[in-house]
Amino acid sequence: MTPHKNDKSSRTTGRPTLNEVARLAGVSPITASRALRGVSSVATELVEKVQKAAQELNYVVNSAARALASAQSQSVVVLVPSLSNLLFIETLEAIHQVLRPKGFEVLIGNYHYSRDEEENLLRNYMTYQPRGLLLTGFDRTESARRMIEANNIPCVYMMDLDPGAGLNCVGFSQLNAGETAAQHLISRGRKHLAYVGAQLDQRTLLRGEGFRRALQEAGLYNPDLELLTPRPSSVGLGGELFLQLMQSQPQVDAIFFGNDDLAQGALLEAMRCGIKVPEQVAVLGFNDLPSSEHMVPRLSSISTPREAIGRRAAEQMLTLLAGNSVAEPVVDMGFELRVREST
Amino acid sequence: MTPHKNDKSSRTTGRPTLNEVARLAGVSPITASRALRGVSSVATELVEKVQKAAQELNYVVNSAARALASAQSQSVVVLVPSLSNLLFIETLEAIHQVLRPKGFEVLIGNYHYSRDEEENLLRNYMTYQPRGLLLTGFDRTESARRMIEANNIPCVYMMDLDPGAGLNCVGFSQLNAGETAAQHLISRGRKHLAYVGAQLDQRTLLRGEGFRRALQEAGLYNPDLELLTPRPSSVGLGGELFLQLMQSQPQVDAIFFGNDDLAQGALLEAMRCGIKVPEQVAVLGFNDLPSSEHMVPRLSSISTPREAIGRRAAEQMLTLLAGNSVAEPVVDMGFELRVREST
DNA sequence: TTGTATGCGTTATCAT
DNA sequence: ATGATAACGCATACAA
Repeated sequence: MTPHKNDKSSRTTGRPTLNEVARLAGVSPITASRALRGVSSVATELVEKVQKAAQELNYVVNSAARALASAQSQSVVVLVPSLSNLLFIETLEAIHQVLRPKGFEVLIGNYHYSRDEEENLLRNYMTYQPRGLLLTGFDRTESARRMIEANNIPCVYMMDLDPGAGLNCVGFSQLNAGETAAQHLISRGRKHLAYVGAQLDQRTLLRGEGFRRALQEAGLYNPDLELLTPRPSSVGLGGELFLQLMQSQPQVDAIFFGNDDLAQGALLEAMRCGIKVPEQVAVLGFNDLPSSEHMVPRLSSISTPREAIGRRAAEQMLTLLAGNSVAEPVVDMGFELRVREST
Repeated sequence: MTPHKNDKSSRTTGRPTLNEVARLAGVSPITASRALRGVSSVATELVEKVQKAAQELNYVVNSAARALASAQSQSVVVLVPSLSNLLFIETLEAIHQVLRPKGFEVLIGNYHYSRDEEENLLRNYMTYQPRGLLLTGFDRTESARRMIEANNIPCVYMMDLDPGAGLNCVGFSQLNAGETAAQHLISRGRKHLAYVGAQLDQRTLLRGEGFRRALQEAGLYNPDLELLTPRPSSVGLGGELFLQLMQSQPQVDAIFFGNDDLAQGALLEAMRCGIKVPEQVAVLGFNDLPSSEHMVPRLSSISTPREAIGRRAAEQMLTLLAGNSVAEPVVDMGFELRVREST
């Protein structure tokens, strides 16, 4: 009828807007908006009309417009140091399962164990005005720390426990885990215990620290039996490091690996070399990846509740987003020693 | 000076806006906008002023406002069937590495091998007006298909090759891969060849199909030697299926597994049972995961170029986003048989 | 090279 | 219960 009213500049996407839905339904745009959002005060009759119109036009909201108008996004940013580690995938999945049903969008960032990359991701994701932040550990740049504070955005820290206080965190004591590893190996009568770690993120270091402390207490600590490398953790690397260690320190009779993939590599390499596990050397892993219990021999490991951590952290986020403060800001999810055949 | 001009309704986030940056820099908002975006026609002197002002105020753009005003987001949606499979992680990483430097945001969706979930993700992500879509394979709901078409949004399909034509796709022939597997095993003199697959997505099925065809041509096909299950692929499952197959069909002398984790599980279980690989039974995997070459015996596998696929698909997306059509719409990245010790 | 006017699609506010 | 008006923060179009 009035084609000139439909003049759209070339910038528009051509997708139907709320206005068009409203017109088709014979209501005002705001009523259409309310109807579609399920806001209470709309006559059921109108709701139906609007829904029909929306369906007919194949209408989908424009998130950008919605976010701008409401000054609120529905996104929660999750930053993890790696995706090649199944560990964090499980955590991410759990977070999704909690947040998605509540209407939140999960934005995933992988910073490859780089503090600078994490800072960049953070800066970038801030432009989306996320509602909340789920971060891994406490080791980050000063800038990153300031950004988080300055934006005053709800934040939950995962995987480790806050040594200070006041931060919402869900995890377990990496230090204790290292101690537990040492105690187990010592209880097996081992005397020459080694720690092998890769990646060298703060949590790996912390586990090594706990391990060392326990050895020192037992009078068994030997600095030559610590093998650390910044290279990314992998099965292949585990085999390499195992060989290197056994050749340079043949007296070693127990090894705690900072990650299961390293331990798995060691098991395979041991088999190739004819080194008996656990007779000659006990092998203990960390994280208890799904495949570990199927190794030959079955790998003893410290099982970490990464799925539960994700779930719980997401739930904390939910209460923070609801404007409440969490009752228990630091929650220790613990870990579990799984003794199998390799120790 | 004029505090009433700063009256903000309670909806605002309180974050500095382009207006405030412009005021501080003593220029108009649009000049500030241009300066920050690096648009050519701004005096370098002003650019500096604006940047200083922005830094001082800790300004970050509001992505929602930008997207709304420009009627364009900078996001590209990538949908994968799984994250627990290292395979897709590597593809995602490659995509990131191509797209991020060009200023694109990568939105990751995991649909857990569920067509319905993929459709939901698609519907949801459409509200973000993404610039492009990177999808996995061709097997999706009719609704999903229509959404993609209706929105007329650049789309690149990964992992498989379009049996029809006209779609931009980067992958390799899953069918050929299955055939190659069979031919290799046959060339080793094996007579009783089995196919074991899990997950049963279209590509797994396609590989089985290719395998079967090759066996039929060689007159070696035996339907009892196909073991398929919809359960998710894992090392543990591989061991189970291996045992089951060897017990019910002891004559089997070669097995092609649809996934390396299954094959790895088989290798471990074989060792436990004292079944000699490859003497009694040859084991061939698929995908060549990083750990496969470290197995005992080292796993023969078909190596798939998932990283290259991601990179290439992202590059195609880039040219599509630039408004050009790609010279080579269907690109076959091939695959490579890696013969090691297990066959 | 810079600025003015205007609009993006939606929702908050306040009336009715 | 519904609607008119304005605003969210930024970028496009066009003018100067």
